[in-house]
Amino acid sequence: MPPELIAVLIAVSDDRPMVLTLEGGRLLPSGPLEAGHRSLQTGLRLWVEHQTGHALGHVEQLYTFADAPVDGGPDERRVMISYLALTRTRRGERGWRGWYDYFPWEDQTAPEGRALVQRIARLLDDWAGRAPSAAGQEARRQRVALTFGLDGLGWDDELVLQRYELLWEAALVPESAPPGAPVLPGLSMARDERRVLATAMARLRAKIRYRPVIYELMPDSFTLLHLQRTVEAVAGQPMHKQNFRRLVAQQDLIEETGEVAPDTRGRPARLFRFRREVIGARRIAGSKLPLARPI
Amino acid sequence: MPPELIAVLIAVSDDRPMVLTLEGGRLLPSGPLEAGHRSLQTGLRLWVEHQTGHALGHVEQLYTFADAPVDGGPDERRVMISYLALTRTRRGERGWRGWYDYFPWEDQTAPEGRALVQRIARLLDDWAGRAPSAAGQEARRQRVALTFGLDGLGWDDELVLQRYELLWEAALVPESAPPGAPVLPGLSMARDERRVLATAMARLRAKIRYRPVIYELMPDSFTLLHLQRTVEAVAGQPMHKQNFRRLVAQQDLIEETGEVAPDTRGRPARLFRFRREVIGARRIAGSKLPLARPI
DNA sequence: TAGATTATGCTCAACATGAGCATAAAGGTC
DNA sequence: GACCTTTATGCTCATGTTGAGCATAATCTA
Repeated sequence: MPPELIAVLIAVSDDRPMVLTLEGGRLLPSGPLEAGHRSLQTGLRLWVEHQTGHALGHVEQLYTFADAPVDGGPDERRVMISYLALTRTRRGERGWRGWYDYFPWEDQTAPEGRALVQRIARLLDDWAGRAPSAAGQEARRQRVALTFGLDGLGWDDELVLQRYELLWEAALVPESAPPGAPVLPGLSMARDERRVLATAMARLRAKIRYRPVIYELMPDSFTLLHLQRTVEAVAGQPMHKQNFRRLVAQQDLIEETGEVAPDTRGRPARLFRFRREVIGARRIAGSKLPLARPI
Repeated sequence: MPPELIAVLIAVSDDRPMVLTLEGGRLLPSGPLEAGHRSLQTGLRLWVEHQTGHALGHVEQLYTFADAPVDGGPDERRVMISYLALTRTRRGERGWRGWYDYFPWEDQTAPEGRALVQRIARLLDDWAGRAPSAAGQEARRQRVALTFGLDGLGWDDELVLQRYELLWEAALVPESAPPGAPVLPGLSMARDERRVLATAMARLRAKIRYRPVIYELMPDSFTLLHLQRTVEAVAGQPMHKQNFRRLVAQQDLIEETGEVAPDTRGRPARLFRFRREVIGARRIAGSKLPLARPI
């Protein structure tokens, strides 16, 4: 069985991060590596274009997963090589789902997300209490506090995968819960694919801090508030408006188009565009966004 | 053909970063994923222990590579899932090689390394001049300057892979040079494995900036200068001594053992140990080392 | 006793970051 | 038209971080 190539296609539409899915949201685009594929990435591009009609822009490899072996099962294992791809949504395309539909607790800009974390904290505290030893309980509590930013530790938006794995272990998601047991809100996916999505979210949240990838998700021209809302949507965290502008300005990665946004409510906002020419012409770092890492 | 698991084992010995190799330095430990392996990582551990007798400590996945397909060749492709493993050398173990034997230009703490970069700069300028169009020449020059930190741009120690790939394209390494053509100093490896090593070096250099992985490479107790030399060896860059100590101190990741180093030359240095208990007990970030990213 | 060598404490300027005050420019309401 | 709401934009201030270097301490060797 050849390794499978699997893609997490991300776009942001109406300030909501979206992921491209198949089969009613249960699957991600994927297909086996074939002999004719020039490279892993070209194989991935071919499969995604074939299955969704969507061409890929910025693509990067995420992680390679293997299924657990099955006793008495086939000798061969399913190996998945996963990729993150950034793009823009196009009108009328089907299959896009909000990524917070799968991970509602990851949206800390919304009051519902924050309330859900409070509820999760209580459930996980119960789970910690069910550890066999006192030391085990303490270790679990510490891990919960760290992963969900409790006890004043501060929410770390990059711990998407760690949070999902913790909820999996605590049997609070359908993938691991016993049949009929109560589970948290949030869509699940087939096989291990929700884990792949979590990996992609974590990687993207980490990456926007030090590479200008956010502009892969923006239209040609945009206002600073639109840019901020996009970053906030991806990071799942609100930001300080004036400081956001200050940092974006000093990066010198965007320039004014000279026009102002048409449909605005308050004072009209100037439109900006990304200076494509700085890619490559510039030190690769230098796009740090005002997303403070928590203490 | 099942995917292959391949390991880059790193240790630091006498302030030199070392990599564990087989076959006279031409190969890295590796073996195919088998049906009995519980996971990719356990498969890797089994292969490495079988081939080298060395048990693995901290392990993380690096990247998955695929061979280019061969026209008329077999239908199946070699897929390599690579891992970075950190450990300590043990007396009398064979097969350890200095990683700067493979990448002499990556050691910017040594005058030879800096001189080599000067020479490479000239060779790559020639190569840039051989681009077909004027725009192509300019693009090549810009890429060379950025990758090797010329024109006052500053050396970025994390661009190990980009530098190797540039030298590969310019046919300055044996892997790509025509037979008999002059090539740069530095050992090469079989197949694509020097690229895997470059990927590991880049990842480790990036990682020591924000995770306390450097302590995986240290003995139980060490002086601050020893720690600094280890970081410098890995990063290939010298550091400011007082500032290094200030940062390490404020991380609060190490504590005094109460003893002083026995074999010292000047004023005796206090010995420190890593506070293992902070792993997990602490925000996962917070080990930033005084390795400034260049401008 | 005078270097040589390494350890260690401390200061200073420049810059980055988090928070918030103040003002500007639009539309809508009375 | 006066006034409110809304968003945009400029600016300040305290605090923290970083890069550089001065100064002193504690050991050994010539």
